[in-house]
Amino acid sequence: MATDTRERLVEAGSRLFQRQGLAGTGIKQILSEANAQFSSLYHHFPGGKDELAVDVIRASGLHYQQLVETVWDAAPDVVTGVRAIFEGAAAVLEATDYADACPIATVALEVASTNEPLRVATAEVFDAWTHAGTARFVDSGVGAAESRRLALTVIALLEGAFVLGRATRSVEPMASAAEAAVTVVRRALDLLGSPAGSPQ
Amino acid sequence: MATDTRERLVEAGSRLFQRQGLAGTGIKQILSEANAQFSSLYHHFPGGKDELAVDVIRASGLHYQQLVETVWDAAPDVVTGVRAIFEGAAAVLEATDYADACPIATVALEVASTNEPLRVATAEVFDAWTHAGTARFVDSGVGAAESRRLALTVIALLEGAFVLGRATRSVEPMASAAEAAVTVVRRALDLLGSPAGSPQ
DNA sequence: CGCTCTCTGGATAGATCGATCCAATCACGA
DNA sequence: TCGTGATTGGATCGATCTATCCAGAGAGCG
Repeated sequence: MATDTRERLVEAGSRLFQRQGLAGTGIKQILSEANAQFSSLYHHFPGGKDELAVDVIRASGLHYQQLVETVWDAAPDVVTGVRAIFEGAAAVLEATDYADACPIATVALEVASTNEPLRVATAEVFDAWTHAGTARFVDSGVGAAESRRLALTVIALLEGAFVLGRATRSVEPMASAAEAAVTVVRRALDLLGSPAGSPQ
Repeated sequence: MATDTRERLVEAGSRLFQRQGLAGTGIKQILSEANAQFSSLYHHFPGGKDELAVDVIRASGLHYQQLVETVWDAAPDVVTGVRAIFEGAAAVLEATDYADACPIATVALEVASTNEPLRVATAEVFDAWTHAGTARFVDSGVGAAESRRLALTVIALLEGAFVLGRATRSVEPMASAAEAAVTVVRRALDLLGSPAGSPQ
């Protein structure tokens, strides 16, 4: 056993923050789910709830990135990889009764205008995702600027579909977002062969 | 003066819920900003905070829809209209120091798995937006199913760009989302002339 | 005027919030 | 074996939360 208490706290916090948000989750509830005590939390996180939240944001953000990269790596090409990400997200949504979507989006919106340290933590996660996505498209031959646009677009589609999907309890938004993501990515790849302006 | 107290409560609630979320906003703060008393709130909304929240979600959702439709109507064509929506959203984001984005997204994520009546209220707003958007694309000659996909895609891009933009304090995600939305919409319109399969 | 219904002023209850305290317990090296 | 620092058990504090209560002010109508 030893000291996995800290891990259990971060784990419980991740689960609860993701589904109920930061303000909607009480410390007592976190302690209960983590089988821990007040003293343990304030020992590992002297800054209290906010310091725990920073760790939760970083940990769950990194964890989700690794999950997505694993899915992406398993695909034979970029377009298939992008599609697999959206399909995986839809599958998780349904499997968890529309509870598990983006691990940090709820908190990100909550703190964006009210808690600067936490806002920065969420921004760093989104930046990391953006850079990782950008690198993938660059590896496929897409230019740097366009790759970054693609990465932001894919992440935005994913986040937006999470919002709509959780609210309406439907994977239809995720399916539409997947189609759009595939269309945009495929178009960028197609344009590599014909660098001239797009035919319109 | 008479009884605009109810309106002031809904107005203050809209502002605060949008920026701080539901759980992050106390009733006292709403009363303070609305210059009202406990008795007034519980007179107009016997169900308390949740009943007020339902009204806030409906009112701000409808208000935002009307705002977007006004912008859309002012554009000469569909593609220009879609672009104008994203540009307007980016302008508001910057003008409000990245505080005012989607009026209900924060609450929607908070309540999606914790408060069924409020979740339904947010779902109805998103459904209304989806139907309105779908109708616009249908009016442009796009098929019903594809129009719905386009509407969901545009809304998802907007919502996702709101999340990324508020967190990173940047309008870059909104700009990328705008490009993607224009690309997808334009492609759907182009395909109207050539009903055969898309060239890939 | 007097009745009634709508609405508000303000105090307060009861619960929960985040946070702190100190003593007890644990692991581990000297 | 002793001691030292890391960790935990559990009570408790003050603040804040949502909600309720009742008396009183105001408008409309007979």
